[in-house]
Amino acid sequence: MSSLFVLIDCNNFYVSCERVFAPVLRRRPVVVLSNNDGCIVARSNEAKALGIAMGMPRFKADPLLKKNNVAVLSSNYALYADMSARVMQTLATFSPAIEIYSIDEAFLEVDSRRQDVSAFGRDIRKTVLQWTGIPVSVGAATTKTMAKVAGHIAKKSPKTDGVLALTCPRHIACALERTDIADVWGIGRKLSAAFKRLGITTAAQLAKTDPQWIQRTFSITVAKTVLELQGCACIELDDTPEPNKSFTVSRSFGRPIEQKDSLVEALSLFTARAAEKLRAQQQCAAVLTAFAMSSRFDKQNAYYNTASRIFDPAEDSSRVFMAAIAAMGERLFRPGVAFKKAGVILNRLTPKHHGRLDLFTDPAQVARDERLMRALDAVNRTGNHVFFAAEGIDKPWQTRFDHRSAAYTTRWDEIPVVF
DNA sequence: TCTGGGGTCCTAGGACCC
DNA sequence: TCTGGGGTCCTAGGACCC
Repeated sequence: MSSLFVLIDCNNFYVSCERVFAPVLRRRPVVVLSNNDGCIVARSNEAKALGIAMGMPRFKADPLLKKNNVAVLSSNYALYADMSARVMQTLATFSPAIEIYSIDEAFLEVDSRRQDVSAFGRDIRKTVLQWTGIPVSVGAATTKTMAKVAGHIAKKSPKTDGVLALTCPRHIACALERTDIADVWGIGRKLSAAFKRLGITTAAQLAKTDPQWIQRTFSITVAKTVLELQGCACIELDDTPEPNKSFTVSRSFGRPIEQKDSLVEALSLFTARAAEKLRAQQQCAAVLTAFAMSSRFDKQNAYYNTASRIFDPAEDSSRVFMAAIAAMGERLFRPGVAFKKAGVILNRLTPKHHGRLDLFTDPAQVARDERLMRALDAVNRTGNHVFFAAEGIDKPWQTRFDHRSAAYTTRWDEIPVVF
């Protein structure tokens, strides 16, 4: 069967989530901030029109935000994750072949002999809006990269009404012509600059290059992008994702910390969160890495350091990781450094095998740990957080969220009330 | 004063081995 | 000039994505 890829992309996703539960925001420009209220990570169309850039630091955008009475919100990931699940469940009713590509994007794969792909796209768009309140754009084509091109145009061009199927050669050529090379999926900042130096500035020009030459000059990844633009599908639908190869938990601090205890507490909390993710996927980790750093914008006082611990056999117990992270925190700490960010990474992951033991570990201790971790995870799933004392109580370094909306969909006490 | 977080893949180069 | 050649494994760094 030859197939067609359909990309569904939520418009201004975080802003749209907020607007579902706060309709007054629909008539105002809106932005959503990153963790720590640091950067702008989502903008309504009105905010985009004001010239507010993606990733712009909040303090630099402040004059524009104030002048135009822009609604400013901290990010509310519990809300976005829940809304994302609703959108994905809706999309799954349209095709069993679905790849959830990110929090706000999914690919469907359908038979290319299907009648009227555009009508199919319009149906998806209408249904998702009805069932979830989230507006989406839909792009369809014979490769994923071309579906992204189509989706990009569908989002930007009012003529398309949010849906574009690129199936006829004339339309494909036209779409490639009007797509800047920097907007091609897989071509980022460095590559688009390199191509522009070579005089290649549009997707149409990139599609005319020789994939073998591209592979020699750049990489196999870029060569695949070219083939995909030429209509040759190289990137399959990934509807059965592999388990993670690493888990990271890192945060910028609400204010710099200079106390060793605070650094160790923060690292302990990150370790507990990372270990939860690990166990949720039934994996064990052989390497725990921690890092701590000063502000990356203060070049005069730059400090960055990492420490690693190997676990043999691989481990999944928070208790064991926590014991290790305390010593690693000690090593990372330097008196006089203003720490602005830290994190932990679990690496070299393997599936958990029950009952396989090392000669030197005490089976009774392992069994006790197992029971403790199961109980801990069960309790924390309900939202009541039980934690290790090492994670600290005061948390002077805690991430700031000064403009957070309520957890409308995930907490009973924050469900919106309609009068 | 104030600048996010979490992933994956590819490649080059070093270490090591026969 | 040139100092053997070639395979494999691992890691760090860089690129990309959202």
